[in-house]
Amino acid sequence: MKNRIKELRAKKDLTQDQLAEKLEVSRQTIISLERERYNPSIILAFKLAQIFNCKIEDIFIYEEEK
Amino acid sequence: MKNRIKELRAKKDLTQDQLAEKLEVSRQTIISLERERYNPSIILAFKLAQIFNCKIEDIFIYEEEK
DNA sequence: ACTTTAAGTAAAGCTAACTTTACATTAAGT
DNA sequence: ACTTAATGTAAAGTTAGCTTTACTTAAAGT
Repeated sequence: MKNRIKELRAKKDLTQDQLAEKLEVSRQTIISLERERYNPSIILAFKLAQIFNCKIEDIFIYEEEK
Repeated sequence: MKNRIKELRAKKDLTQDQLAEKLEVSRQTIISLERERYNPSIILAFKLAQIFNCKIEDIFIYEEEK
């Protein structure tokens, strides 16, 4: 699943480390998400939407890929 | 995390079994989700939103609970 | 009474999400 | 040249989402 995390994070001028702290996850998790190595839990998705002040659908692009 | 799956499923007049098939998951998964025993993956959340024709935020209520 | 359908529990197993640690690379500052 | 900050890789470990199988319960139909 594609996502705009890197882009949105840059817009907020946050480092991966800072974003990780806000989300209460490890930096590795941010890296892996941005690199689209795996999909987030729905809880992480909600937290991201909260931080970026938008909808989950604005961050993640679901394309039926499974 | 709270959700309205049972309610929305009833509105669509689907059994747990039928919903499970549409989502390509097991019936156990539907039961566990409706009973709020665990949170879905973001992919399942997207699929549910697709089937119920609404936003993820209309199905799941995020309350900061962790 | 018997059968069927829908919803439920329980428990063992698999896999993907997430953590932790350690090390590498590149760019910028001094 | 050296240091620091930010991003990245790799690999081993834990946990939570999901599967599978087997059995239970309650309601509805015949």
